[in-house]
Amino acid sequence: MGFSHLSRPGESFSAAELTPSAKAVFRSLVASGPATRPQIGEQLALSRPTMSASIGELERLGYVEKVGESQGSLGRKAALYRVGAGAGRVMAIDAGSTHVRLRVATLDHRLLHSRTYRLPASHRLMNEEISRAVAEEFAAAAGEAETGWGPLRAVGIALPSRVVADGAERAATRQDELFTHFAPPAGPELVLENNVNCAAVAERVYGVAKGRDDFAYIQIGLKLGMGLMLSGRLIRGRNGAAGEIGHLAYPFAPGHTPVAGEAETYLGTEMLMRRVRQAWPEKAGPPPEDAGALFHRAENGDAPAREHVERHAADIGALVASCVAIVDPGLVVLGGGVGTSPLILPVVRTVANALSYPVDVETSSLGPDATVLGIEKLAVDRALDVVLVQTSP
Amino acid sequence: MGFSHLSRPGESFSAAELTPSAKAVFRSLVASGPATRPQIGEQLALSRPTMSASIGELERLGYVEKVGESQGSLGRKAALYRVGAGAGRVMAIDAGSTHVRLRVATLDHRLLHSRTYRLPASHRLMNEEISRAVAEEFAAAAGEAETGWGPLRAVGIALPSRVVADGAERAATRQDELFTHFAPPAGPELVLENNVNCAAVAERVYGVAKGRDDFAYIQIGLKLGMGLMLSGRLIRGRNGAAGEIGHLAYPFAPGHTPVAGEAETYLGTEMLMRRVRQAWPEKAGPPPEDAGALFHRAENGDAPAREHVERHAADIGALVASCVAIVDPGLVVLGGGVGTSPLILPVVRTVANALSYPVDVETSSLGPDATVLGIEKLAVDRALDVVLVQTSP
DNA sequence: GACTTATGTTAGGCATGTTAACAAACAAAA
DNA sequence: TTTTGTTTGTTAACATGCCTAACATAAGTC
Repeated sequence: MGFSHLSRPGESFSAAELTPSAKAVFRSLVASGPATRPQIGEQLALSRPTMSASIGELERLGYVEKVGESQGSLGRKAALYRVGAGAGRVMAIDAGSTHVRLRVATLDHRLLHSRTYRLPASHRLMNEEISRAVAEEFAAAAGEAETGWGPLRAVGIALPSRVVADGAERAATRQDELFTHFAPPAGPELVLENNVNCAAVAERVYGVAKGRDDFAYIQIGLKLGMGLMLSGRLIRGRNGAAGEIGHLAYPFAPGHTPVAGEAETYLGTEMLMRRVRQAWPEKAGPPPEDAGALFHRAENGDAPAREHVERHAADIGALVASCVAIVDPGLVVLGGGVGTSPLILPVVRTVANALSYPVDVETSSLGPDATVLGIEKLAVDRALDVVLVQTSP
Repeated sequence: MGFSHLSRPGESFSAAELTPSAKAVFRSLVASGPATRPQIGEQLALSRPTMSASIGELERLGYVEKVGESQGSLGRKAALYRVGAGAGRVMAIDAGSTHVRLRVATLDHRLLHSRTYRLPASHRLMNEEISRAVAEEFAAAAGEAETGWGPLRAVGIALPSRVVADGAERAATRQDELFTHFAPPAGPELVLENNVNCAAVAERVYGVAKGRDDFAYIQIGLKLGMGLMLSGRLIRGRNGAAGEIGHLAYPFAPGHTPVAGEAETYLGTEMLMRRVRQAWPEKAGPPPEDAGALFHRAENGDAPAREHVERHAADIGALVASCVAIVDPGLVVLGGGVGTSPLILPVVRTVANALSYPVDVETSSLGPDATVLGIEKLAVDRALDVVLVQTSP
């Protein structure tokens, strides 16, 4: 196809326009890691001359570099390529309520630098303290890792709040509290995303949902949240409120009037523990002091603890059933402090399947880095959009 | 781009391969109706020579035909083109539980033929009776309208049951009951879709949701159903169960155990009227005999009727809030016998917005033809996929 | 050292578009 | 009626991005 109308002579862009094949090759290297030309050519159905030209273009820009050779059982060695320093790097920040985690990485997710900062006190909501910590970590990281790894293409920040698209109503969002002490850098793209959505992304790239295009990641702990992935895309919603399952109608039953946010209140650990303490039998000694202790006791066979945990698991099963009734994702991944308890899984699985339609239910196995890794992936995606100036839809 | 590798010489397809531009031109004519070359060229950013070539290709195949000329205020007249007879036609059937509605139309939605058959008795579920009616209507329609309108490209059928993708588990689906008496034709593509999803599609093409990429169509009547459109695509789910809001966890409240399908049971008109009859005050005379009567009385100011309607509307508002909490569609269209009552709208609007996040709530204004029109659109989409053998993703 | 096999490059060609220039058809002005 | 300017459509030349075919290079095997 003639693309002459897209990059007319004299209208030259800052980044030289790449051929579609070159873009595809670069994407492949970003997504699948180092590879030889024949491998990429096969994967993308490109001929050897085209591979030659594409690699040439990319190498000249520093977007790609040769890192070795690969010898098959027979024949000439193939050159091995990977994403080069000229492609630049991204910074990912998980601005959590207890920690700030930061990673600087290449577009193909090679870690260049990482820091973790534990916030002095536990803050339940994003606030100035977090903003200050982000600013500090950003400044510190910007100082290091300047060892010729190319331009910083994007900075992604995961926030414990709703995040709304640029044009939309953001007054009620709290997302702007991030910028009370942190001034976003001028050059790179800024990518904001809700932290639960980030965890869902990580689950798809590294976790149980690897390769799945449709699933829901449900986080259950102090609060409730869901990250929804349909057809491989995050569902955000007009108010960034998709997945705000804490706002499911609750209590929803004959004779009851639902209260806004009551699902989150009732199913969050705080109210759970309050119920546990109230109903704790005298003869069983002092009740567990927090959710961790409750689940620990239940896992060790303590009867009253186990009973509470199973009732709670059934409630979560109902929650999952409601999600299935609406989007039928086929897979639900449970995360968060409560969600990852092994006791919960079987109950949730049977209750959800009994109430609605067939769903796989699995427990997240990613550690506390899930959120940073997720926002890192989103930052890389955005960086790619910038580097490979999108032409075709 | 060189597509030579896609249509090698000697590998000729039944349908001659069209250039990408020609396909785009055809799509434009299908979507936007008759137009002149300059108009299409401007819309698609194609040069005049390319338009010339594309129209040439399409005219030679009969996919497009000249239907007149258009004179601007100055200069030469432009030829006016529209979709031609060679492009073929589609048949759309709404296999409803009380009616079978059938339309035969061109790809640009010009009606060629239409029939309506009222089923003898009201069948609450799809069954053999419907299958027989579909078979008869199909045969009758196949006899007529053979006046040279080209091949029948696709037959779309809207079903009052879950519909599942080809590979998936379909045992529990009832969708196969359609084929007890109706043998699908050999040539054309068969498109099956749930009838509520079809109504949602119609809402987007002709109704309140015109031009909206994200919205939910919620049907409230004897039963409950939702058609979910996100990013302009229908969400079906792994079991075809997306939108089965009758299976939301219900009753969902402290001390209650949810029952499968209870939301549908409780919020359907049958249980509603049972509650109305039970609570009807002696002094108010005999209770309304059906939902229609109840809403009619309420609209005329009858106090007990109004009270019941408003309580029901509040329940539906809670239902809508749950949908918003999960997908945050930004717009909810209410349909179905109960859903289109004008008394319901304001209550649903305020309750839903109070419980979750900002949503527009509107009432459907499409008549009983909505479902056929929706499945017709889906059949046309499929027909296009066939006619323009998809090459690029 | 000749043969086989895989990798990479060069040459030529084709498909799909573009601009530039011209021809044709029309309305309005002279 | 002729001229003029505008819009539509066609023809010619050329640009791009890919392909296949053929050749060159580098490895292991007999």
